[in-house]
Amino acid sequence: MPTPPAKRPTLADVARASGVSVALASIVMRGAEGASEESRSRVKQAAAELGYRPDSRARSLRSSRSRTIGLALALGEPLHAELADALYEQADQNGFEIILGATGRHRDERRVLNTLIDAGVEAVIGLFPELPPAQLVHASKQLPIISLLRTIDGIPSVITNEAAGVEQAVSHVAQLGHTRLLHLDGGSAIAAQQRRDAFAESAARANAHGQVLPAGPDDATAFTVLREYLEATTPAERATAVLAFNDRAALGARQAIDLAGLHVPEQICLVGYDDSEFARLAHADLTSVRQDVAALAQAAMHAALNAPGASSTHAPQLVVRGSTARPRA
Amino acid sequence: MPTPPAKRPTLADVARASGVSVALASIVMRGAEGASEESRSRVKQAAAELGYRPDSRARSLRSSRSRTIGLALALGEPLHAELADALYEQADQNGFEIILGATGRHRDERRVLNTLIDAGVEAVIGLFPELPPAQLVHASKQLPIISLLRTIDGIPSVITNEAAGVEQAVSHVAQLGHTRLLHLDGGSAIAAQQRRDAFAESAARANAHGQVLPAGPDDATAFTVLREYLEATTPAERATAVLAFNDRAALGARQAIDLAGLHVPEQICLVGYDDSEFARLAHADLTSVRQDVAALAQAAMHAALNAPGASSTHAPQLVVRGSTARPRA
DNA sequence: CACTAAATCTAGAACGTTCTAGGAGAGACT
DNA sequence: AGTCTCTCCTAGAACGTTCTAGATTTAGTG
Repeated sequence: MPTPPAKRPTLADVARASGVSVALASIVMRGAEGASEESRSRVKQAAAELGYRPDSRARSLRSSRSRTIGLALALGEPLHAELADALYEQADQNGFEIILGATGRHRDERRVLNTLIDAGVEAVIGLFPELPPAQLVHASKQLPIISLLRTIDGIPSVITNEAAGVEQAVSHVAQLGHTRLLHLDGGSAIAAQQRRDAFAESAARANAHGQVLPAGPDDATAFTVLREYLEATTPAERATAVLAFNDRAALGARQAIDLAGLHVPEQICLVGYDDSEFARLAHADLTSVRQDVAALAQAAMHAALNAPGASSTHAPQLVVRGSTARPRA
Repeated sequence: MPTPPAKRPTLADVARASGVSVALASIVMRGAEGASEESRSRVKQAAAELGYRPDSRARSLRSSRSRTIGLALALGEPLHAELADALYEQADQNGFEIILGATGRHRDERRVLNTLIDAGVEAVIGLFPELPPAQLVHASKQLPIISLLRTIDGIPSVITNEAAGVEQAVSHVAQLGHTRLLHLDGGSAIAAQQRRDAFAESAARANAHGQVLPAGPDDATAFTVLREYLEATTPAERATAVLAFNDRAALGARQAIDLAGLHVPEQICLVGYDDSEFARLAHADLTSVRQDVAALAQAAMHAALNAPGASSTHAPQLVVRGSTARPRA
C-alpha cells in the first residue's frame, strides 16, 4: 500500500469547527490570556476531536519560541546517554522539547550544530569534543550555546571539576598504600589534558611516583598500550595502580592485565572514570569517578533557558568498588 | 555576558545584496533550473559572504520538502548507534538531514514520534520497541513511517531474519557437539518472541535439547537468572551452551558463569547477538550473530524516501569468536 | 442612562521560504 | 513586420502560526 498522505488539521480547521477566529483559537492553544472559559473549552474540545497538534515549524517561524532545544552528542557514549536522559527530564519540567543531533564518524560536529540551529531550536546544549571554539563562539551570536563537559572560552560551559575527580582517585589508591601510579591518558579527547595535569599534581602531592602513558578514550588503544607496558617492565618497577581515562579504556586495560596473568585488585588495581554502565558490567566491578549527571544536566538546562552566560563546575564523586585494594604485602 | 541575538541573514538579504529578486535567489539556493550562470554565481557569492543558510522551518513549511528525516532510537543501545551511523551515511548520499529523537526512561515513544513529526520531518524511521502498532499506523497516514527491527502490521518494516540468525547460532554449537542448549530470552523486548520460537525449532531440528529461561535484554537480569540456574542444576544435567538474547545479556551471563567457577568456552560456551562493541570488548571475545547494519540502513532509507510500503528482511551472519568451542570430552 | 474600564474577540500583517503565473527580451522562422 | 519559442527573471500568494492593534461586548460607576 502506498502511503496516501492525509492532511493534518490546522488551526483554521479548529477555529472553523468551534466557530471562533483563528486568532482566538491560537490564544487558547498556547494558553495565553484573553479568552473566556467558555470559548476555551469549546476550542479545546474541537482540537481534541480533530486530533489537532500545533505545527512547530510555523509556530517557531513566527514567534521564535519553538520551545525546543537542541542537544548534540555522540551516540554510543554511555555518559552522553545518561546526560541526555537527565536533560530530557529537565526539559519536561520546563515544558521544552529536545531534538538530538549525533556527532560521529559520518557527521562532523559543525554540520550537526547547523542542522540543529536550522531546525529552529531556541538553544543548543552541545557535547562537542572537537569543534573549533571559534565556530561555537560565532554561532552563539545567534542563539545561546552551552558547552557541556568541555570548557570553551566565550561560551558558557558546564563542566566537572576534573582536578577534584582525579585527586579523589589518586588519594584513594595512595591511601591504600600504592606508591607507583600509572595514568592511561585520553589522548586528544575532551578533558584529557586536565586529567593528565591533575594526575601529575595529585601524584606529587601524595608523594607517589606518577607516570603518564599516552593512550586514548577507547578500549582498544588502552589494551595495546598497557600490554606493551606490562611486557616492557619488570614486576618490581611496575606500577601497582592504573588510572584509566574512562571506564571503556579501563575495560581494555583490564583485558591486558588479565592477559599478562595478573590479578585485579591484588596485584594491580584499576580505576575508571565516569561510572558508566561499563563500570558495573560483567567482570569489571570498577572503582570509578562518577560525574554528577543530574547536576550537570540541571545546570546546562538552566544556562540554556534562563541565565545566558552562566558557566558552572560540578564536583564528581569517587565510587569505590572491587577493582581497588591494598597492594599485596 | 548576556547573549545578544544577532539576526541571521535571510533570503531577502541575499537578494538585495546581489541585486536580484527573492524568487530568483530562491531558485539559485535550491539549485532549481531557470537562472543564468551569471546570476547563479553572483547570488552564491553574496550568500557566502553573508553567511546565509536557508531556514529549514520556513522551507519545509512552504514546500513540505524539508529534506529531513526523523530517526527514533534508544540511547545507549550499541546496535542503535551503529544503525544511526549507517543511516547518516545513507542520508548524506541522498542529500537529507537526520534529526534524532531518543526514547528512554523519561520520554515515551509516542511523544518522541510526535516531536519528530511536529518538527517537520518528511518521514520517520523508528526503532520503537513498545509503541502500540495502532499509533504508528495512525501516524503513517500523515507521512511515511518505517519500523526498523520490528515487524508491525500495516507499516513497512525492515527487519533481520531472526529465524536464520538463531538457526546459525544453534547449528554452530550443535555441530561443535553440544546437545543441551539454553536460551536466555529477551522477555518482552523487540524480536524476543521470534528468537524464542526460532530457538525451539532450531534445537529440535538439530536433535538437541533446548530450554528457554525467561530473562530480559539487560545484563543484570541475565546475570541473576543464569546464576540461579547454575545453582539449581548439577553439572550433569546442565546445558553446555548458552545463547543470550543479545551481547549485553551475554556479558551478564558471562559474569554468572565466572562466578560459578566455570570456564568459557571449555566447560560452557556462550553466544551473543548483535555483534555490538560488547562482543569485542574486554574478556568477552563473544561469538555473536551480526545483523547486517549497512543493508538494514540502506533498505530503511530507501523505503522512507522512494518506495513507501516496501518491507524487507535481511540475513544476519554468525561471527565466530573465542566463546564457543567443542565440549570437553 | 451615559460614560468608562475591563474583558473578550477578530482582522490582517508578519515570519522566511517556495511556487504559480506570467512578463520582458532575444533570436528564429514565416 | 509579425509571431513563436526560448531563456531568464519577478510579483505576489501561500504554508500555519503568532502578534499587534483595534473592534466589540460586558460590567461598573456615578
